Amino acid sequence: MAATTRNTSRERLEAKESAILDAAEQIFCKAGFDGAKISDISRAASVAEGTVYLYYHNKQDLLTAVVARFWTQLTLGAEAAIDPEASPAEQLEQLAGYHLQALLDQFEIVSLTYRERPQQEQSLDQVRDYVRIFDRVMQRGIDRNALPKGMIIRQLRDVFFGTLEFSARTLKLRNQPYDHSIVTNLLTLIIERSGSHTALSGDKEPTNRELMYALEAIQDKLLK
Amino acid sequence: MAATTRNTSRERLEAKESAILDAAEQIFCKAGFDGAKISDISRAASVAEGTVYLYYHNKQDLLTAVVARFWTQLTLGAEAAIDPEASPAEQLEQLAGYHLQALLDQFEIVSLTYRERPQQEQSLDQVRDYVRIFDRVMQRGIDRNALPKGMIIRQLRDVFFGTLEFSARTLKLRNQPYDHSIVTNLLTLIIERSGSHTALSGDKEPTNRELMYALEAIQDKLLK
DNA sequence: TCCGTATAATGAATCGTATTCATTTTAAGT
DNA sequence: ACTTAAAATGAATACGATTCATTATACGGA
Repeated sequence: MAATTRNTSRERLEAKESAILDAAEQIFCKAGFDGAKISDISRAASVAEGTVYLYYHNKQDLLTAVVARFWTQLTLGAEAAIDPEASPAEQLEQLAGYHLQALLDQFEIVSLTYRERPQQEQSLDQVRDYVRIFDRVMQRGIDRNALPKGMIIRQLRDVFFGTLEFSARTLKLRNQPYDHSIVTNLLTLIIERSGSHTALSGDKEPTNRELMYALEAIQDKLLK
Repeated sequence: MAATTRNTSRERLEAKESAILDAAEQIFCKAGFDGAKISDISRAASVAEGTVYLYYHNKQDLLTAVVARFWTQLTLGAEAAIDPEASPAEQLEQLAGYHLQALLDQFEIVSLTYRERPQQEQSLDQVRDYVRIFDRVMQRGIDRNALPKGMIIRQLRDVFFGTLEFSARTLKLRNQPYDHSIVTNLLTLIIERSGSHTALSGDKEPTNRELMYALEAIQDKLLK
């Protein structure tokens, strides 16, 4: 049966491709990009050196594939970690906790992400998909709680991921374990901010009117 | 005269070393680490290839030197950008603005910083010195305004630099220019959170922004 | 079951570039 | 001017990514 045959053949190819990817991930993480030799990777994957090039154009391509797969899996994990019933704040905390833990657990492969695509070129699609999870959670929060302008999400995204990544780097540097206070403190910053005020959204001095709004916000809170 | 002679000789060496560094910086930034050939760098510096190795152990070492010099200069520039008379909040804003601008202007060389020292090894001394500027400014703010615990500075440092770096990356990706609202919004997050601060203990009349901060601090307190 | 062919795999040969090192050049001290 | 140590040179070497001529595999048809 042609279909079955073709399918079996494809499966064999995919198994080999995935063996190469697994080997590459392992060696890249152990030795870094420059330290990883194609000969090491091919040996770990039980194929000849040349075979690697039947599946990936070159070493850089192989790294890209490893990194892409990582972020795809991370996206799945993050979606699983977020309780759809939870409040926006809780979801954000779940995402932050998951992300920080992942950064710590897989620090090497995250670092390799930056080796990928030397510079200005657009970032990996898989990374963009991952980041969209944050956007969705925030958007849901905004829809529910009428948070301020849309532009703010973009900026908060950088606060969120930038802080978590630098925090993870710091923890690694000091050989410290996961610290949940990082997550809660970050959440406090983001949520307090997005909640109360329109304020300070621009590069200008706050106007008297904005100050008035701030006072009214306090008034509102006190009345509750 | 032996002293003069020796001095002149050293000067010659230092001039050559700095020519090599300049050339390396230029080529690394243009071509990236992997794309930069020692032969390109030596040609740009008007020396033979072998000469580079009289000054730097290897290519990686050369990158380290380039990056180290960059952060040293950045530290000097940041210190110059901060007005010692200004309020802590203003100083923080000056530092953030300076940092964001530098990240945008010298994006490539900042990226190269991460090529340096593959992973867990301790980060560049020069980077640590740079980061201490933030610590000093914050500490001064705390001393003046009795901000909360000390541990918070460490975490805020990651918020500060992480956010700015990710924001810069985002701007670069979208080909957008410097955006001061990133700085002001970040400052709002950090200052509100770090605490009570009447902040008005400065030498000058409070600005509207400082009044805003004070109001929001009151708001935070009332909410607890 | 066996053959012919297309597909996949192999690993030795090639190529490019970082690094070394035997040789040459420079310049300080006499 | 001469000697000698310090600097500089660039051709030779080493190493690892990539290629490619050759070999092995497996599928479809007889």
